[in-house]
Amino acid sequence: MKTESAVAALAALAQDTRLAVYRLLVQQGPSGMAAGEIAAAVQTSPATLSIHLKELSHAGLVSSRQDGRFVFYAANFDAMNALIAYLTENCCAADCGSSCAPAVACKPVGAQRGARAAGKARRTRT
Amino acid sequence: MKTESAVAALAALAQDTRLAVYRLLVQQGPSGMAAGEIAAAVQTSPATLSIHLKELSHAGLVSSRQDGRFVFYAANFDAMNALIAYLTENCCAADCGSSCAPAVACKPVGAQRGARAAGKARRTRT
DNA sequence: CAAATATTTCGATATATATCTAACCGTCAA
DNA sequence: TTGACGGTTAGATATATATCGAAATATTTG
Repeated sequence: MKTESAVAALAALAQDTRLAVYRLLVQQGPSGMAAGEIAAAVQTSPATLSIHLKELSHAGLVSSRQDGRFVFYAANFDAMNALIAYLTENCCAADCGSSCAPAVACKPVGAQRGARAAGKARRTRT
Repeated sequence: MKTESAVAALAALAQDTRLAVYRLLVQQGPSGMAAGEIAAAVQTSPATLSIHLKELSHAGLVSSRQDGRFVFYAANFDAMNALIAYLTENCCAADCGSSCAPAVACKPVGAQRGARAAGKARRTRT
C-alpha cells in the first residue's frame, strides 16, 4: 500500500459522519445498505452524505452497487486490512527484544464476494 | 473507545508527515526516538514536527518521555489496538451468513516497557 | 551566570474541507 | 409521456489546518 492511499483512507475515516457511516457499513456486512437508509441512520442530508460516500468510495473503503433506483454501499474489508497492515508494518523492527503479533482485522469469513460487482448495473442512458 | 477519540486518532494519522512519524515510531518500538532524530528522518523543520508530535500525542497515539535535553517519543500500541477494534466493532453483525475474525494488531509481545531500551537510542548528532 | 543545544510556542498566510440550498440526472409506475 | 422518488452535483461560505520564520523555554556545559 502506498502512503498516498493510506492517507486518503485515514482522512476519509477522520470525520464524524464518515466514520459513523463506515462503522455502520462494517456492521452491515457485504450486503450493504442503500444511500437513503444510511442518511437516515446517521442523520445527515442526502447531499452531504453523497459527498461523504464519494470520499469513502474514492479512498477505496466502500464499494457501491446500483439496484433499481437505489444505490447500495458496502464496506470493502480488504482495504481496511491493507490499511492496518500498513500502519503496523515492521512493528518494533528496531527493538531486538520484541516480537510482534501479526495484524489481522475484521474479515467476513466465506463472504459472498460477488456482491462487489458494482459496475454491472443496468445500462444507463435510454 | 469514544467516537471523538477515534476521529482524533484517525485525523492525526491522516497527514503525510504524521503518518511517516507514526510508522517510524511503530518500527522503533517501545524505546522510541528523540524529536530531533525524528525531524531528520522525516525531513521536516523542528517547529513543524513539534506541532505534529503534539497532535499525535494529544490523540493518544504516541507517548513522550524527557531524557536530559532530549524528548523521546514512542508509539502507543494500546491506542492503535483500540482504534482497530473500534473500526471493526460488530463486523457483519447484520449479515447472518458471515462470521468475522477477531481484530488483532501489532503488539510488542512481552514488551519491556520501562526497561533499559531507552539508553541505546541515545545518540546525539552535533 | 552565560553560552550552547533541543524542543516548543507564536504570529501570519495559504490551502483544504464540511455543510447548506438549489438544481440536475436516473429509475420506476401510471 | 408525466410525475414522483432516490441520489448526485454545483456554488457559496465558514472553519480548520499545514507550513514557515522568529522568539521563547528548558536542560546541560563552561
